[in-house]
Amino acid sequence: MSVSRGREQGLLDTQSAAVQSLPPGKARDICIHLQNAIFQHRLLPGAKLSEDEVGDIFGAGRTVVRTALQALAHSELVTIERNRGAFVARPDKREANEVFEARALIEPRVARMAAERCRNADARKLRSHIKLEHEALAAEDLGTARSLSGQFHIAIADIADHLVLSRMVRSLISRSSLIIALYWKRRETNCESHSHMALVDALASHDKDAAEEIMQSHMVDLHSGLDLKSQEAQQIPLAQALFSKR
Amino acid sequence: MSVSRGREQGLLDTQSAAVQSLPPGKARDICIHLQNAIFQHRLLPGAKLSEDEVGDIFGAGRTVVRTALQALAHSELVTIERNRGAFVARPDKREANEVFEARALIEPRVARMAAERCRNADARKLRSHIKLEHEALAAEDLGTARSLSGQFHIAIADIADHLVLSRMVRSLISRSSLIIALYWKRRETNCESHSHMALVDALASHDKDAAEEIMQSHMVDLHSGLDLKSQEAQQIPLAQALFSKR
DNA sequence: TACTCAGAGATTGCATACAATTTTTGAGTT
DNA sequence: AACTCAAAAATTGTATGCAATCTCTGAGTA
Repeated sequence: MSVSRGREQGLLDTQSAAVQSLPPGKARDICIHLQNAIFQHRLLPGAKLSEDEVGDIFGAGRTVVRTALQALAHSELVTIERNRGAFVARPDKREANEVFEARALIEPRVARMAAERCRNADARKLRSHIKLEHEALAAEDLGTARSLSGQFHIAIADIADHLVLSRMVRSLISRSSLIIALYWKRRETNCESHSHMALVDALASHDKDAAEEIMQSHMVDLHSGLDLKSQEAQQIPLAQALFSKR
Repeated sequence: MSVSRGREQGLLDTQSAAVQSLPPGKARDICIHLQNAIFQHRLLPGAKLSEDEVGDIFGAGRTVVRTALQALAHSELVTIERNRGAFVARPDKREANEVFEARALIEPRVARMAAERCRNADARKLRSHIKLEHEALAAEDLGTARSLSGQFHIAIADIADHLVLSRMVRSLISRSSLIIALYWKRRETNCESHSHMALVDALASHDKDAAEEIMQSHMVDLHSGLDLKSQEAQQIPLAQALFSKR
């Protein structure tokens, strides 16, 4: 069974992380699809990504699949074990903490830069982004909602217009998606969008200090939304949602 | 002609960047060799890395070489152009600025963390590292000296013991190496080691504020050591030093 | 029943062959 | 000499086959 090429689900095609260093082509497509599936928690941490299986699904040879998996491995969304294959990564608690520490360092600064550069059109896009997020939530499409919530942060990084930091943010957001799948504690996701709204207001009015400050506390909020006490990461049944064999 | 495996030139085998996501094996070896060559400016920005040529040198097939090149591409040390091949990356001036801006954001924080955790053995290692740097400089081995100067920063990140930030620092240092090859202005490299010494003192005495402060101004120094005024990056003759055909 | 271990099966590691694309060469034209 | 363009050479893109390694199965033993 093969999958059509082109953007999977319209939304915002905010390309994230691994994809960037890949030349356009099948490998890139596969990478994007897998990433989206991970973003939306259709592929959960620990899921096996067999070369043959992925190849069959996308109608590509193992060489191309391998390229895609290696790219994902490099952005730490996937773990490759020698002679055992590729798996969706399962960040441990230490990594979870570190990723959010790094975000707390980088994203407030990025928010400040975005506040400097934010144009009206940018603010408008962010607001419509939040609206999409609300709609997905209303439609009980948790996967899409979470994905959009992450992409909001990427959108801000894009406004900041700093390629290097933006890339780092993308990478951290991707990994956060895995961390949330494993360690998220609260059920109410919507509380987030309040800080998102406040953030857009600060950006739109070019209030750099406020933007930095709000992002900072938003990061603290997210970090504290994780359950990093429990001794072990919960073992997740590796449901394969979209990417089942046939 | 094939090259023996194992660590190339003893020194500190501070693995950097792309290598980390690669399982041990030939691909990893090739990656390390190429990285070292880039670090030491034996391979200069723009140099062509032909799959066949690299494969012959290391006695490996193109598949493995390809894996290594893709890993390097992902850490932005190498650029892969479709149907044209791999080249050592040539960061433009914007990227150069951004990399040093990112370093100025991240490394002072890392230095602070290192100051918290620094043990006597760590400080001792750093000092002997500086000594090696001096010796290389005395022996007029510019390549090794520059490489060591970068690895000093990586060593500090390792002391900070923060996997995520450490990885970012590695990546930024690698890219800095290319940037320095293209845009370095001053001839006197030794001025650096003064701040390095001061930094070790601050770390050894657990003076977090001082460590952060010194690193901050060190970053400013380095950034201002670049010539980012000139209209174009100087075109470098792609000398291939070690990796010549035969 | 529980355990051990060898053999079958499945999966990845790597090299290589062929196809697609780019680059180079050089004969012909102005 | 400079330019054009087509054919040859070189290089990468991709699939596939064989070897290496791991995993699973089940017969044999205690």
